[in-house]
Amino acid sequence: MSENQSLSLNPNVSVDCVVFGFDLSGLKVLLIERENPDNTDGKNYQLPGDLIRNDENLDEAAKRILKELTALDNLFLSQFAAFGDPSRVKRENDLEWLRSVRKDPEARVVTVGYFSLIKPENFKPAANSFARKAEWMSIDIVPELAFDHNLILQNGMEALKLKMRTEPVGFELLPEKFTLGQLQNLYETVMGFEIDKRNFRRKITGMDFLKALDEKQQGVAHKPARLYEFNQSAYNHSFSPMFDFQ
Amino acid sequence: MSENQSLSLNPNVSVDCVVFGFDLSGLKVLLIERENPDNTDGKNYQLPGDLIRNDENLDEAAKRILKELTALDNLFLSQFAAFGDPSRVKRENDLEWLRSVRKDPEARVVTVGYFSLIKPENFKPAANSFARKAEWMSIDIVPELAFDHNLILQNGMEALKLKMRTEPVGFELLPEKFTLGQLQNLYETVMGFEIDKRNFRRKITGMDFLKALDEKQQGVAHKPARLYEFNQSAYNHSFSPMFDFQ
DNA sequence: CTTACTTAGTGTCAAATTAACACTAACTTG
DNA sequence: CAAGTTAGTGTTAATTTGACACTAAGTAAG
Repeated sequence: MSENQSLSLNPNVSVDCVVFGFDLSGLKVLLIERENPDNTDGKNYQLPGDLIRNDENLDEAAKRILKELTALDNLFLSQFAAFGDPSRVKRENDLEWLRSVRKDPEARVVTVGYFSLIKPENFKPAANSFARKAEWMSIDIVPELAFDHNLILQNGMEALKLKMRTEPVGFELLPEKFTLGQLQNLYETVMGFEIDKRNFRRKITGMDFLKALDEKQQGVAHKPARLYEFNQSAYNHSFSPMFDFQ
Repeated sequence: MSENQSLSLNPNVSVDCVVFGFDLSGLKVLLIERENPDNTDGKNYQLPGDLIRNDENLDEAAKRILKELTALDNLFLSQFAAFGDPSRVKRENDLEWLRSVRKDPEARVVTVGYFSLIKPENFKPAANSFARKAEWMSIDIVPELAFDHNLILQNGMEALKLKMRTEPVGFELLPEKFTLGQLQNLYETVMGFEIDKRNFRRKITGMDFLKALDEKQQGVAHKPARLYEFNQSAYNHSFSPMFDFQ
């Protein structure tokens, strides 16, 4: 292959989003049921994603994808990696939109991974007619996904862990008002280890961005917990690893 | 613009490398003198980079770019971000290789940023006929670069800081055998603050991957320091923020 | 050869942070 | 009203951190 040939095909560029959610049953990721499954036994999933448009940058593409899927704006969004193995194309080829819009059926697809955080209370796929194909899947039972999306998901998960260690982003996954139990549960789930309750509370309540409310949980079959809020404006963005238990 | 039109042009995809070096005079970055400067007064620089080839993945493209430039293999390399503002193209357009090989003069350029670490002793631009256009530039006197390369450089710098906080990669910037003074100097330079000498030594020598040699510095006009080596195999890769002075 | 200069190398203590640990309180359900 | 469940709370020992100043070993300049 001549040098000119090896350069002559411009790749497709897409954005794929790892959308995390968290509720009573744990950490979830938003998957899309595919139309043209490789195997006909059982469902076939992929991460939400799309080609970028000519007039948008990468962040805008990610926002558009999320908006089209969830109708939500202003979601937490963070780019974490680009994936460009030449063999990605062989599988990405069979995407409906790819087949229909691309000029060059041989061109590969380079994709940029973003992760996003949603309060599941704000997005229920079944309730949105335009999002019928979307589904919250527990992170620990994610099946084999299309393309290299398992790899992208894994990288997104690592990126989330790292982020949660250094910035108070966990609040994006919780309801506006939450209990310290829920917050601890979230950290334990994402980090993958248990945290001493009293040590956790001492540390987290010492941070200025956590605001205690004069309000309690309702309708639970045990002592109701006090509710807290995230106080964005009190967070000063100085870098210092936030959580280093263990 | 119809949806089809806005998707019809595939972007160019390139890789740009922020190559760091460190010596007595501080932290350096490797810049390339451009052939077609925008302004004719003074030199004009850019980061080393190139379009990816059809048969290589992103890491391979970065390795190729570095190999072609420095003739060095096995350099430390880490992807840190993708940049895809649509307006990048307007300036990237005038790159010689872009003009010559691309199909579509309107297509934008999406680029993936990598940073790399070199021991400057291993690469002296002036000595390599094929690298005459390369130049080590002190990080704090980097001029305005072509395209959005100042932004990419800045992001690369942040990525290096973060990496050095969590993994022992600084050794990639020092000679095989180095003194604790050099090591501390490197950390202070990259992190941007001073570190107490005794506290630094206590912490760093407590780490298993640092191996004291029975050898001393030679030819310095002061008490010669003991030399140390990085012991790759002793490093266990467990995540725990390595340096959190301040 | 003596002095000046430069960087290497070393220890202690107080303060802050972390880890480990167990019981009572408040609510719902049966 | 008993059982079940999660909330909420404090102390202590161990570890880590931050602050701090002097002597040692070499070269260079006079």
